[in-house]
Amino acid sequence: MARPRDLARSFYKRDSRVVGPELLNKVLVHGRRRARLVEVEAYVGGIDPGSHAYRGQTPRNAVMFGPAGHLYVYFTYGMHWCANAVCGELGEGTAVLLRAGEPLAGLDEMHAARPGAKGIERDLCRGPARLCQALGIDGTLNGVDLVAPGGVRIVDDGVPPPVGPGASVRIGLSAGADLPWRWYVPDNRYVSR
DNA sequence: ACCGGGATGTTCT
DNA sequence: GAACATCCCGGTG
Repeated sequence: MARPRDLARSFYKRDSRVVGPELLNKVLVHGRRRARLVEVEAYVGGIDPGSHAYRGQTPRNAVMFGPAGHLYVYFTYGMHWCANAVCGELGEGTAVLLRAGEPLAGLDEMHAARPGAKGIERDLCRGPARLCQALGIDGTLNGVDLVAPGGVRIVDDGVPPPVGPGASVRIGLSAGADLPWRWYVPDNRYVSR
């Protein structure tokens, strides 16, 4: 089984389109709450018109251009938070959006944080903003080290990524809508839409 | 089941 | 002023 340290190396100096599918079946951890990642999307600096990093660094996306293995959290539609794992080299601006997860632990806290799910486990983490709401991830966690103990982490509990991940275009974009950089665990009921 | 629209405010043109 | 890496609710079939 890989240790957290090995996971940190896997983000570093590697493209989000490579790291993305490898993050499937890894576990997102915040306090007692844990969710297995079943759906992700890659965003790439410079070449990707769908990425926040496409037009260069701004105050909002600064974390994307920082060191790999950190959490980029952004606010959208006036009410939702979404979270990414930063990859690649310093200054590159490439990251993996965490789109959905299967709840594993701390379900009581997730339900309390997500009244909109109406007690339905399937709806706790199915969608990028739902996942953040369920895990208690918001702007105060923007930039945190994903491998340091105590905060938000992504850990490997020994379940390998799917050998043949599902793939599709990304969801909810206008620019870059044709790029097939979404991956998911096939036939998993916690994948969105 | 599917579809349409409202919420809500930050970011960038 | 428009767009936005979304979600929720209420309508209809």
